[in-house]
Amino acid sequence: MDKNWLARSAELVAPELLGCTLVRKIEGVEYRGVIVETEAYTADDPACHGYRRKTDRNKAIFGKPGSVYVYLIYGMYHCLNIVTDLEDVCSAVLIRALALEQIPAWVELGKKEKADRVAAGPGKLCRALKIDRQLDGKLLQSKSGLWLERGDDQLKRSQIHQTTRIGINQGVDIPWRWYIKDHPAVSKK
DNA sequence: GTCCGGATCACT
DNA sequence: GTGATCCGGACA
Repeated sequence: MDKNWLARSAELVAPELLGCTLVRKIEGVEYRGVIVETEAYTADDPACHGYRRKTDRNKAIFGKPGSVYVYLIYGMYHCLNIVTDLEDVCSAVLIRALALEQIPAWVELGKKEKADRVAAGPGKLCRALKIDRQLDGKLLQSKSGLWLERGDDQLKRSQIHQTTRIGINQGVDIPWRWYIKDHPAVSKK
């Protein structure tokens, strides 16, 4: 994928990431998922982890475009962000949901859980694809075992819904969440 | 040094 | 609505 494409503001990149494919390679096997839900976080956004200052935990969000920022939330889930914009600018797109092509063997389906919702949520998709802090700061490339592929077909504007972000207390009115309309793998309507 | 709450999720 | 379970960073 074109590097410059990610070297832009997160709120421009986030809707365009919908329909792209995230690939995770584990022990020689590639697992693919189409991105169906994203959120943008930027330098002047109080909800962004890098808003206050750079720390050891969040430094990856200040990294090169095309790298990733992975953090632990609520003591038990990881969240994956694609770092955007220029280096030293804290800006990233949170990947909130994937439509997985195939379900990895280690994933246990919940009793009432549908197979197409195994990666419906930022914590769930990281669990399904074994994404954790080990990947924090890595570049999206085959060497890292995690990369992006361009979507097959361009989504129409009418297929994308834009709304406010989920689970935050700051910047609650900023409409920087996007998802593919009526897609079963979207985390929440 | 202590302690609160978080870009979550499953279950009631 | 609540519990599970970690740890960064504000100092409640």
